[in-house]
Amino acid sequence: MDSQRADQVFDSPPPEAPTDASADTYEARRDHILRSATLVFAQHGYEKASMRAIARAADMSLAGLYHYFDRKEQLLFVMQFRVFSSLLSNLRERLVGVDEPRDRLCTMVRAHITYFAEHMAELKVCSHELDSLEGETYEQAREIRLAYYTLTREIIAKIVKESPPEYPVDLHVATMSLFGTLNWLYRWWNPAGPTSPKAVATQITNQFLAGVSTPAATHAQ
Amino acid sequence: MDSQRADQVFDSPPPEAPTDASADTYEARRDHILRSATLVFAQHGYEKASMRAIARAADMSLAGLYHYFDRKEQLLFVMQFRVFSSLLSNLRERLVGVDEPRDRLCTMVRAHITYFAEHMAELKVCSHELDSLEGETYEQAREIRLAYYTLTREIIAKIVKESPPEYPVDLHVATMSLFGTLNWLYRWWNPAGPTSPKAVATQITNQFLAGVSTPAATHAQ
DNA sequence: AGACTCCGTTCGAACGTTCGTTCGGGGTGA
DNA sequence: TCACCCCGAACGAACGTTCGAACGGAGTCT
Repeated sequence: MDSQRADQVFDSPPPEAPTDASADTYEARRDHILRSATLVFAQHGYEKASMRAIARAADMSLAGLYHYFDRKEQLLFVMQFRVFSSLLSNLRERLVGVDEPRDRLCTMVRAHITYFAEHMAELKVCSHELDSLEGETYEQAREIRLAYYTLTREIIAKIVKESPPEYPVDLHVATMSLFGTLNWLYRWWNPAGPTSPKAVATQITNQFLAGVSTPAATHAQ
Repeated sequence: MDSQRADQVFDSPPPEAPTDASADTYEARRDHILRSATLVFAQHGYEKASMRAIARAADMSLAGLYHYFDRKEQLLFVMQFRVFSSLLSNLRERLVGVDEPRDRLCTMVRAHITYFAEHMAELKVCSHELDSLEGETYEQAREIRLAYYTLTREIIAKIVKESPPEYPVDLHVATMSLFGTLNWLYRWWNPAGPTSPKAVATQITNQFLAGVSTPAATHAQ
């Protein structure tokens, strides 16, 4: 149905036979366009961002843009796919060798926030334009997000199992609460501002683990 | 500069002299349009929602729509202004007579989630289209949101002051974390689904107060 | 009572603009 | 010569908004 598939996201020049030089410049140009598009998406939103504005930001002509990306949707899809993929692989890397559940949560939050600090525009677009993709492309982006969610949920599950709090915990609610906090960051937090990435990550981890109040302050029903 | 002012949000028929009957039908028609517009905004997003689609949803002609609202932006503005206003006044009402800080937080979370459950489309649009307004209208919507934020922050401040946790708490980070959790609800929670509004509110409150882990589990640094 | 005028309401049709996308051709290095 | 790269110009569609006319009930005058 749709010619857009995941294995085409990182793929080589259009037909085959990637000459070393052409592959370099072709991929580099694609990256450049993608970066420009991300900035425009982040500033105006996907729908309001025009291909003309993206071409302008990438310093090329409108028609030239279509040599690298078939449709506007492809710009958003490839960007989201890359970001979610590297977010996930980055998290998996960092979790290697970390066994204590609370350490794993701390690692997850820190990894996410560090990545956010380094790719603000990307994560803003990924948080805000989750529903701008449709059909096949939406499903593919969703799959990776699901893997990221599942990994996080398992971390939380171990924490709750090993040292359960004094009230019942629904794991889905708990996981989505954490993601809500993390995905809302783009609206108010500036990594270059007074609160450092480390400080935000530490506080969010502590809040999620221990709450903002003194221990044993569960609120009944 | 802009003829749109807050005191015109709830105002009477166009010129003056609101005949009882005409005022009724005029305001009722405005409300009807606003409800239809909210549904279309919620489904497609503000930018992608066309005035034609809104007119269709409101069961009237495109030109007829413009008799009640001058511009598309006004639909979003009036909607947001009303929602934020009633969200705030509703919260203030419910807080009357509730003195214990933790009870006040519980009341706040429950009030927000109850309101959400009853006005899903509205709160989805209010959460997702915060930046779709510009200039004067944006500032006015922002003012009410600020009041809502400040009220919530003061509640949290009292909790932290009376029974501080074992790690330092930045109030802005704490407040925005909670709002992140609440404003992200529209992406995953269905009030009519298996998790009741009360259950979600209780767990979010407990998580925020006591964390998901057993007491005394603060994560250092 | 009847004719006339007003005014709030409604709408079909159109305005000008901008959108995503395509076409055809020119430039360039191998 | 042959791909690949690039672009000015244009396409048709959809957008937000406006225009002018028609409808209908309430008030006014004769």
